[in-house]
Amino acid sequence: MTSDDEKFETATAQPAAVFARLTVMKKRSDFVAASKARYQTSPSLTVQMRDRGDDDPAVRIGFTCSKKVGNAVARNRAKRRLREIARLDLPALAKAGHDYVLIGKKEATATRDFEALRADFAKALGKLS
RNA sequence: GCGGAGGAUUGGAUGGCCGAGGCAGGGGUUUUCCCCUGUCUAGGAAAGUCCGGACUCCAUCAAGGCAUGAUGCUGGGUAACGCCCAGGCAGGGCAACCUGACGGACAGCGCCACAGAGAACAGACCGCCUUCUAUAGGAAGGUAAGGGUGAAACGGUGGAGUAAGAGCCCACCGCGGCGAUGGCAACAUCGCUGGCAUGGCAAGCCCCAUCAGGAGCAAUGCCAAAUAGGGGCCGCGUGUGGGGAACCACAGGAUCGUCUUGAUCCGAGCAGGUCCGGGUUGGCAGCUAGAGGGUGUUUGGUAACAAACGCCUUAGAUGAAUGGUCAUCGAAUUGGGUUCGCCCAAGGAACAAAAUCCGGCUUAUAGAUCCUCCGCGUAU
RNA sequence: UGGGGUGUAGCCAAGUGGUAAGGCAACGCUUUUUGGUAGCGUGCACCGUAGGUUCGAAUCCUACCACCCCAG
Repeated sequence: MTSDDEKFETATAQPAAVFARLTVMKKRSDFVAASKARYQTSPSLTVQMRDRGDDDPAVRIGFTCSKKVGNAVARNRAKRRLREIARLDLPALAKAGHDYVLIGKKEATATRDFEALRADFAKALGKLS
């Protein structure tokens, strides 16, 4: 994403506190870097946060659900719920220029009450910042 | 009514709010990108990856042999199959029905531990019988009915026969051969005949018949960036022998399991010319309408299936969309009550998610519905 | 997604139809004042699971399960 696009984004739709739209991380190297940064565990998920240290203010988000979470159905369901809480809450809570990785947990991520899942996420972010 | 057998269908419902991906159209001045509208968006197994194909690439190919692998009763269906249908045979079940790697052991080789006398061209431990010596736990011969061992002991049962016995002989059964009848065939039935000569294992090697080139969509083709200094082709040239040379002969290598024959090509080295590209990163194509699927009718066929016509339907992602959440209704199940009709409360839906596509197989699966059939009980 | 491989005691492993070797570790005993070393001994396996072939299966066949490796 270029700097021209950033100006365009902020000028049009989003509120001032929320910079760019969320971009999704796809490279393995980004996930490896995030795994070495700070992390916070809660009953239903784990959040990793890394300050990229470059000038780009964009927030990037990634999701991890390994085979430990369960079979393909369980992994997909856990990943969708993580995506949903990130879509709802991250624009308001995230810090610019950081990468976030949400990691699903066996059983808990797929079955926990939705509001409780959001609360877990907000609490974890609060501890990290 | 109780218990069972076979087959088919289905695989939670409705609504509100908020989203994701593909395609089409429109808009933001163009591209990346963003917005709006419309439309489509998981399975019966999408799974395991066990078979069969389509498709793509590799190989300069042709013929034959060998090897390797797979299949294995018969006939049919299919693009093909290890799948399906029908039939035969064998086994199980009172039955409906189910199950079966179900060719060959006179082509050859191998194995059959322990036990037992003997484990495969039979043989003789105990026993039985005869003779001899002369009374012993003796010797020679006959015998294979009986005993014991073993998973298995060289046809079974009965009779005749004998010194004792034996398919030595006879009857029935089993086995082998030949013929007749029925059947496309597997095979069945009947008749004649042989003489017991032929133990088991082929999911041991093998023989017979049939089939198979190899790799796989992360195949493969293309574009862009970046990097390293490799390879191919052309040209000059060509190992050994003969020759002045052209050339001939021989030897070597390559042609994707291997050998033979044929055919074709190659060669040590180099001042050169020209082209390609390994590893890495990203993008596009392949990419979804196909031996498609479903359904209805007609025709052929016992059936699988085939043909014709009509209608309906037809996901294309790539850190990977097909959803999240809330409300109402709700099946199983559990507890309580019951006038056996049901009522109240709790509870809140199995397995499992496309990754090039298709035909099968196998495995997982809460429950619900329907059809046909069998046995037992009761009534008529 | 496709291709290939491996499962034997707590660990490493041999065994290719006939009673499942060996080493490390564990436990016990001896030697030593004690520990270590050394020596002697003991136990530990339904051979990944389930069927089948065979008189007999870790071994042969079939189906499942788990784990590992490879690729543009």
